[in-house]
Amino acid sequence: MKKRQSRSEERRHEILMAALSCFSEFGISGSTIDMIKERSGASVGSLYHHFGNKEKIAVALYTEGMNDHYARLKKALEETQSAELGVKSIVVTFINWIADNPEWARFVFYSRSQVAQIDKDEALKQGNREHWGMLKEWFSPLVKCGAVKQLPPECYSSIIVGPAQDYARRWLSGREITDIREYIDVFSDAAWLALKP
Amino acid sequence: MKKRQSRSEERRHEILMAALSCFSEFGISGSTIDMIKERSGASVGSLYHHFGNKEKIAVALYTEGMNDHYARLKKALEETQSAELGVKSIVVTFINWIADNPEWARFVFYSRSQVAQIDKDEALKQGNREHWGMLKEWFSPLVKCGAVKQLPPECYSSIIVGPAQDYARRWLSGREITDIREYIDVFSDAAWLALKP
Amino acid sequence: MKKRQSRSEERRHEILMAALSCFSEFGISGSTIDMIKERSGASVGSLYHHFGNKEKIAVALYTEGMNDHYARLKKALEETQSAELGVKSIVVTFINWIADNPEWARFVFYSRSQVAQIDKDEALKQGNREHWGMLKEWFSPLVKCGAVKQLPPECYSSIIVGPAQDYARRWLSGREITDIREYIDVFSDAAWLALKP
Amino acid sequence: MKKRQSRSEERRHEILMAALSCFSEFGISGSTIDMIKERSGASVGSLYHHFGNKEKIAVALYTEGMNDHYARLKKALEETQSAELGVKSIVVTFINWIADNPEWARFVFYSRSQVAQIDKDEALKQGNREHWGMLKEWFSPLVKCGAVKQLPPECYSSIIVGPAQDYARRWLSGREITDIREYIDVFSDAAWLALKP
DNA sequence: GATGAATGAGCATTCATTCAT
DNA sequence: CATGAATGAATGCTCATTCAT
Repeated sequence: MKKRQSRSEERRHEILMAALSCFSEFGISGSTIDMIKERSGASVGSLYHHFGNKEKIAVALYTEGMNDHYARLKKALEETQSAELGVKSIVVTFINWIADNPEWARFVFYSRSQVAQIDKDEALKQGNREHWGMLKEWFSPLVKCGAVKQLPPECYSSIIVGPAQDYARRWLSGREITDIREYIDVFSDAAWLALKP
Repeated sequence: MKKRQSRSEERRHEILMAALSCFSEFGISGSTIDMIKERSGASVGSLYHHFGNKEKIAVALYTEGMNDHYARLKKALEETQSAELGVKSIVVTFINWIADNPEWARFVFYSRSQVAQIDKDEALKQGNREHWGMLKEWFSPLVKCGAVKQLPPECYSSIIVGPAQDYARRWLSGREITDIREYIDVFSDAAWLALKP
Repeated sequence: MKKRQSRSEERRHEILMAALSCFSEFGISGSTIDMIKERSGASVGSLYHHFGNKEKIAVALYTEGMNDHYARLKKALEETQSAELGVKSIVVTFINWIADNPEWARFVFYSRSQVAQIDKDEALKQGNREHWGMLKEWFSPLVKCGAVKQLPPECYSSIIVGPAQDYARRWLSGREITDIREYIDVFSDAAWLALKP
Repeated sequence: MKKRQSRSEERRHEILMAALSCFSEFGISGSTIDMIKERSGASVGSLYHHFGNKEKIAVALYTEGMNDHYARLKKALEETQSAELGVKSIVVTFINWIADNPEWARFVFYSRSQVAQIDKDEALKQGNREHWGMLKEWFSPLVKCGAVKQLPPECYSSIIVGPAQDYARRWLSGREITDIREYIDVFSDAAWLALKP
């Protein structure tokens, strides 16, 4: 019984990984079903049986990737009280996730807009909302009590992860060679300097 | 005499603008020659007569867009001496360019990697090198004399424009509605706070 | 079981025959995929599924046609001992093949150079080599023992089939109306007269 | 006055030679106006001014090439009386013309059918008729008086030039390397052996 | 005569998706 | 569940030809 299930699960996972590798390398529209078929070893029919169409593979991939990141972040923040450590923790978690999942990160960075267009008001936004809700919940008390500089709410995330994200994009595309992890302190310091009261 | 020239130039420009509007809206691979044809009023043959193929239109567009931004930045920095004003000036110029040329900015943000892949070691890198050379020339004396915090060189640009870029991406994609110009101070202050000694 | 196979084989064959008819009538570059599609009843996608591209259809066709001719010739020569009968047999086989497969012959005559250019050092040359090897094996003993006039080796085939081929080209293109089979004796006699010691 | 004329004539000739080089290398339909433009140094408009369209360039080229060959042959036959020398002379002239004008020969061999299709009942056939008429006039008395073997009239030319033509095709396409002139005797002897009474 | 920008029908090819086996 | 042949709309691009300057 378990075997049957796992066979199917295996297939699904193989396809997902193959798709990630393609999407990360060529983007969604630059990847063809045939390429995913080739890299996964599954048949065309199997791809469609499991996911319905190419876009849905992308959405599944995106969701899974973001959920992982969200989960890491949630865990990190739950263990943190001080504003400084919290802000830095966001940067650190962000950078570590990227370094641990470069293909996923490349996919998320470069294909976000397409996935968003596909998903139009569905699961994606849901996850997103939860994520931002969680962040807000963590942040607003600190802002109120003056532990973090008061700024327009929609600017915080940009200031915190913007620098690391900019470097990550360059690094993931090969334009920078130094591993982003070497700059964890640089970018988390920068974030905190910009936000400390 | 001028007329002959300008007829041809006009066409070229019409095509370029039509392509920009398409690329900005649908990305390079999402835009079809037919769409550009329709929006420009030129014939297919004319498109190919002037640019050779779709990719070359993208490269021409990218180059022109970046050159404009580079030129603005150069001018801004030439008029600035103090480190603080200089750093803030970079952010301000960046934000103003984006707000003045949202289509161009969207295109540059979302299609950079594709254009880079097309252009492989050509004109693009050339312009890029000049740009970074100019920035370095402006920056290094300030770092040396302690007017700006000492950091790994490849991190400066990320720290300076990263936050604004992150917000710009969201704004340009419609996920944020507040005009980025309203946050010019927020982002330029953040940049300076992170870099001041 | 057989049905599945044959469905696919059938399609392949239909396409091949349709392509032959087109290529023979308009040449390779003069035939469009659409024409082949129309004549074969297959869809565009099916054409590409089975052959990859137009050129490969041509190569497949050429190979098949030549193999048939080679096979006939081999069989004919195996049944022959005398030099005279052998030489004449080559001409006879050549003419009969042409008359039995006029479309194939027209295609082979008129598109050989293009197919050769496509196939560049592949399967084609292989078949060719085998063919000439077989002919040589059959011929050289006869030359050595004086049963056939001694000539530069690369001239034999021209002398044997040249006349028939020249007539065949005219006949196949409609410039001659008398069926080439009526001249079987004329051309096989001519070949032998030119080669007998 | 002469200069003006010759400028124009020069252009015409440059175009013709460029077209010959293209047609000989890629065939008529494989050659584009742009290629001819490039090789000739003329502008597109100039090409059309002088020839009207691509096909007419081909016809002009074909006619000129054949006329040269016809003229040579006529001259050669006029100087010959004996049947044997005449037959051999045809082969010799044929081979020499090919060796002297390989591009022209390649063009004539490979593009004859296309040119014929273009020219439909025009100049081409006219020249052809004259040519065959001349040959007939020279030949029929010899056949009648028994100096040449009696054969179906439409077979003579095939028997005479067929072998040389077959070798020439292979040589011109690079499949044979030995210069065809080295086999002048082989092929003219073969022709005579096949035709002597 | 010369030039080259403009035109648009035509073409090969790709690719997501369906569906019978 | 798996397979892969079949489908056909969509797309980038070519190229002969025209014509205003």
